Amino acid sequence: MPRPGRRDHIIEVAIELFCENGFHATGVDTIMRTAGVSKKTLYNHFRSKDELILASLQQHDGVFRNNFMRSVEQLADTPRERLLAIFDSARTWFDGQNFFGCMFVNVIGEYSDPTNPVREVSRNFKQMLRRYIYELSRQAGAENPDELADEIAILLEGAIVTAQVSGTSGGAKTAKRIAAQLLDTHLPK
Amino acid sequence: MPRPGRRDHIIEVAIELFCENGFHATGVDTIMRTAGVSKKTLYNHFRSKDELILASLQQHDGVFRNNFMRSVEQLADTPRERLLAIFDSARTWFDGQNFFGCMFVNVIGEYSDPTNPVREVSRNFKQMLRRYIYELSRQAGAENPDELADEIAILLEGAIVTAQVSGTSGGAKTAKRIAAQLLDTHLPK
DNA sequence: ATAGAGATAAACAGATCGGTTTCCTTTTTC
DNA sequence: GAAAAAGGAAACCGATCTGTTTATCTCTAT
Repeated sequence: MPRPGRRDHIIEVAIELFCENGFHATGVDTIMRTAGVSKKTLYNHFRSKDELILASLQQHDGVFRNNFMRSVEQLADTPRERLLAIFDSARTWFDGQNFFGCMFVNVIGEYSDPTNPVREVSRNFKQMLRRYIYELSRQAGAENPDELADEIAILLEGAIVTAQVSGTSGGAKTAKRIAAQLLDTHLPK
Repeated sequence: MPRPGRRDHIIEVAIELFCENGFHATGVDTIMRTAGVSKKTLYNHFRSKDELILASLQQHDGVFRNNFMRSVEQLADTPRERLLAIFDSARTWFDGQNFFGCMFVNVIGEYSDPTNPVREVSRNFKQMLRRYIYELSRQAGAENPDELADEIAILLEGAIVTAQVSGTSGGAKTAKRIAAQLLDTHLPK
C-alpha cells in the first residue's frame, strides 16, 4: 500500500504546475522533482501522465467547488445577495497570487479532441457551477431560473477570461453590475 | 529573397494547427510537413518557433478583425443593431467547422509569464475588439459608452468560452438577450 | 527480528522536441 | 546562358519527453 497523503500531494503539486505553465509544457520530471517524489512512486500512483491530468482536474473540481461556494455563502445570506456575491468571490480569486484563469478552460485549449476525457470533466465542472447558480436563482424566486442561470454563468465566464487576459480584476465589477440589473428583471420586486 | 506567398502559407497552416492542437503540442515538424515546406525554408522565414507563434497571432489578429467586423456590418446597418449583430456573428463562428475557442485566450493558457510577448499581442487584440464595441456604443448614442463597451465585451467573452467548453452555440443567444437589455438602459429611447 | 512492501536515485529506452547543417536541385535574375 | 539565391530531403545535434528498469534502502506489520 502506498503511503497515505503522497498521492494527494503529487496531485496538489501537479495542479499548480498545470495551471501556471500548461499541460504539455509541464513534464512529469518537473512534477516529480517539485513534489519531492521519485518517478517510480509517481507512476505507482498514476498509470500515465494523462491519468494524472485527469485526477488533477477532478481534485481541482472538488476543491474549487468547496472554496468558491463557501466563499459565496460567507459573503451573503440570501439567495439574491449570493447571486451577486459570486462576483465578489470571483474578484478575490482574480486578485490572488495564483490566478491563471480557469483550469478547465485552459485544458480544453490544449486538448481539442471531443473524445478526450478531459473535455467531459470540464463540461461537468461548468454544469455543476451552472446548477449551483440555478439553485440560487430558484431560491431567489426567479420567474425563469433557467434563463437567469444561463445569463449569470455567461457573465462569470466572461469575467474570468477577461481577468486572465487583462491581468486585472475590474471585469468582476462590470459583470456584477450587469447581474444586478438581471436580478431586477428576473426577480419579483 | 524568399518566394512570395510561402511565408503566409506557413502562417496559415500554423494558425490552424495551433488552434486545433495547442501551441506546445504542435511541433515544428508537423507545421512544416502540413505546409509542404522544408524545415530550412521554415527557419528561413522565422528565426524560431516562438517567432512563428507571434507572427501567427498577429496574422490572426488582422484576419479575424476583418472577418468579424465585416460580418457584423453586413448583418446590420445601425450602430445599435450592430451591437446586437455581434452575437449573431459570434454564433456562426461557434457553429463553424474550425471553432476551437479564441486563439488569444488559448495561447495565454500555455504561456503565463507576464513578460512573454504573446500576452501583449493578446491584450492588444482584446483591446481592439473592445474599442470597436466602444465606437459602436458611442455612435449608438450611449450615455456611458465606456460602461456599455465593457459590458458587451464581457458578454462576448463569456459566450465564446461557453461555446468552447459546451460545444454548443446556445450561449450566443443568451448573451444577445442580455445585450439587448443593456442597450435598453444605456441608449436613449 | 525478519519478510515484504514502498520508496529512492539513477540509468535506461525510444521517441520527439527545436534547431542546424549538408548536399543537391530548382528557381530567379542579370 | 550563367551566377546566385532559394528550396527540398535528410542526416544530425543535444535536450527533453513519457515511461521502465535496476539496485539499494527504509519503513511497517507480524
